[in-house]
Amino acid sequence: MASSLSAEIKQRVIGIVQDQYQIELNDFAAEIPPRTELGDLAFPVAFELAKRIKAATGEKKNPREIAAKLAEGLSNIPGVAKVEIAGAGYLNIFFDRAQMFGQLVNSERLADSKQPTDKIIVEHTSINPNKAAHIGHVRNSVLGDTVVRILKATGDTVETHNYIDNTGVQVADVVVGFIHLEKKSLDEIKAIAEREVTSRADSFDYYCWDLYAQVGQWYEEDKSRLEVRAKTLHEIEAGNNATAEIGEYISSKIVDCHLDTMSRLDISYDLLARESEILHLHFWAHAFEKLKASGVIVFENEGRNKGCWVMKAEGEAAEGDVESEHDADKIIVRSNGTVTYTGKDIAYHLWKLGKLGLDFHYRPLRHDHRGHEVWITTGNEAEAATTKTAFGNGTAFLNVIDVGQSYPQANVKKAVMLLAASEEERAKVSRSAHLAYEKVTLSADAAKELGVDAEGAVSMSGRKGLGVKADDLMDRLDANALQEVQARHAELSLAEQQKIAHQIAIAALRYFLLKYTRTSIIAFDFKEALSFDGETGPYIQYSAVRANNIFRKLGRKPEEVQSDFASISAEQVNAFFASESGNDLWSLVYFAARLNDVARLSADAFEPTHVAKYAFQLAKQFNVFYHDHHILSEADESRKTLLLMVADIARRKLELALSLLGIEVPEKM
RNA sequence: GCGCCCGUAGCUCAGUUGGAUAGAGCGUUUGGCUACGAACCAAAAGGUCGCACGUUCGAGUCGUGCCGGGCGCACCA
Repeated sequence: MASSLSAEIKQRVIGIVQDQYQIELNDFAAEIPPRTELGDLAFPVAFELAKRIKAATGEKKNPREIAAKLAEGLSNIPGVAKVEIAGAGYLNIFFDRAQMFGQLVNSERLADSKQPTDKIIVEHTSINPNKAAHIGHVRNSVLGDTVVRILKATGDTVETHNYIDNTGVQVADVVVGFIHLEKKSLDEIKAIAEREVTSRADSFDYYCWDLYAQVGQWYEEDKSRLEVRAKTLHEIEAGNNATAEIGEYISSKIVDCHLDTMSRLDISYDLLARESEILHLHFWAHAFEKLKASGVIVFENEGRNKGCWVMKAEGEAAEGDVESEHDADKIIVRSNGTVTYTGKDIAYHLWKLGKLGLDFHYRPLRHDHRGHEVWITTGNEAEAATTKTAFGNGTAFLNVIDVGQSYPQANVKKAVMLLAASEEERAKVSRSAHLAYEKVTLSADAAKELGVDAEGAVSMSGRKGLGVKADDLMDRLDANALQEVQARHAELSLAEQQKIAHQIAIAALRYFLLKYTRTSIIAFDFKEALSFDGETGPYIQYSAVRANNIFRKLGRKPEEVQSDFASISAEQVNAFFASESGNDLWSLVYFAARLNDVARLSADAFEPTHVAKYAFQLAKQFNVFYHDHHILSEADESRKTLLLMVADIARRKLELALSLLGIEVPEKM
């Protein structure tokens, strides 16, 4: 509502400027003043106008004078209570607090368009299915899952994919470990994977974590052993042999583990797309024909890339240029006829956008923790479900992948854009993006705790078996939270305590990973990650719980109090906000009203941090309000009702902001 | 050599298209619970926003050049 008012005021200003100064103004900055006393919106437009008037007429005008002129024309806008000139020439707008407050009291959830929208396919998680997930993987999943929630809330249709590279080197390495190091048969491997698990350390993904590190060591000892890896990888890719069967079994089991781990964080997927199907259903062959036919890739008859199919770099390199050490053209098909990773990825993304002319077969895999059906691709038409929902056919894709993949990702998008059929389609596809994020490293303290001495931060390494496993961390968070809950709520049953503890644990971990911008490297520290105080998820939950407690203690639901509010006049509301603490109360309300704008900003930038930081700030402001106003002991009934409505607005926005972050509000804390 | 990211308080980090006095958490010092439960609040201390020019009425934000750290630039995936 504030943003539509802002747009209306801008239009008026543009009109006035046209009339008074004959200057064409397109758009100009609107900002929120640093303090409530200065107003609700500020336009520094007079500064720019002073400059333009001088340029046009040579006449030097004081910005304050111009602002005053503009202010004259802004009277009588519904929703605007007052216009002031401040500072050197700011045009400050004060909203009609009673009107806006009334709208907020009665407003519902985030406004969604309710219109059918284009489908964005978000891919995240995509962990190599060969070992337990660590905190770096969780950053990917939490980022992806949160972006999905925010996009959905702001009106997009989203399909969530998790790509399973079940035929890659990493799976091959663990297969090598089982076959060549441990000399195990498929049945023996099954016995390990399906044994009764009494401690976390016995679980299959943990077992493979250690084995994978051993295999790395095994290669180190004798490089010729890498031939074993190559042979194993080849057998896995080819399929229909004993080695491939072991690879298939292991990767499927690990995928199960990963899905369980992600369920603990309230993360789920619509579809798991597997590389084995992309291979066996010959996605590449189809894509190759399309790329050739459209001229996106060309065959090189000479030069350093002779015999390859390449995608030309932007801006045709001038003939006779000295070729640098690094050629800008991207090789898609090697001179020996095999396709590169980028080529395969292009094929896969053509499928995502429904442009390949081929489809997977699908079967339902499992129901997740919320009962949602998760599907997986299959190459076996016989086992495919006859009734499948339509996957793919997106208008854009969003890939959550670490920043190290920026170059290949740029190539994939470029190829897909070149294949877009029309300007309209290009516009849609162009929304596709590589959602790049930085890695999680270990702080010196964390590294030490894991047995590595270091001066500064240390990179995690699956190869070395060094990293903070996601389930270990969640176990510690669960245990710590349970201790806190039990200390405060001994009256609850253990099951209730555990449920709350887990909600808190999720909040702590998700917020910890979302409070950093995507491009910031996180130096993981146990003390910080395990904290429930200060700028943390539990802090935000706590303020939401406090808000709920007010109504519980009152013995009435917020909706019931809303009916009391109907009998309060606009004059009373304005008097309330004009009282001694009025500006503080209003700034909380006004801040709560900004969630929609923040969510929009967050969605456009694919940056969940904005919502996370906002939620924390709102919680902080609410806590101050909670501390300053003891609502239930308020003697003045109408003031009490108004305070309750302020609390309710903050409560609802907090809960909504938290839900965008994948965080629930516990019953008690 | 080319490209991308980072550099803001002791530490970890925010800072939306350039806007009013650069913020938060942690840590340090100090104060506040017979409760809408303190997982909280209040106060203090802490800054040449890496450096230097430039653009601008106005620069943490934009431009150029440096310094320091990380990562890419495969007929690997």
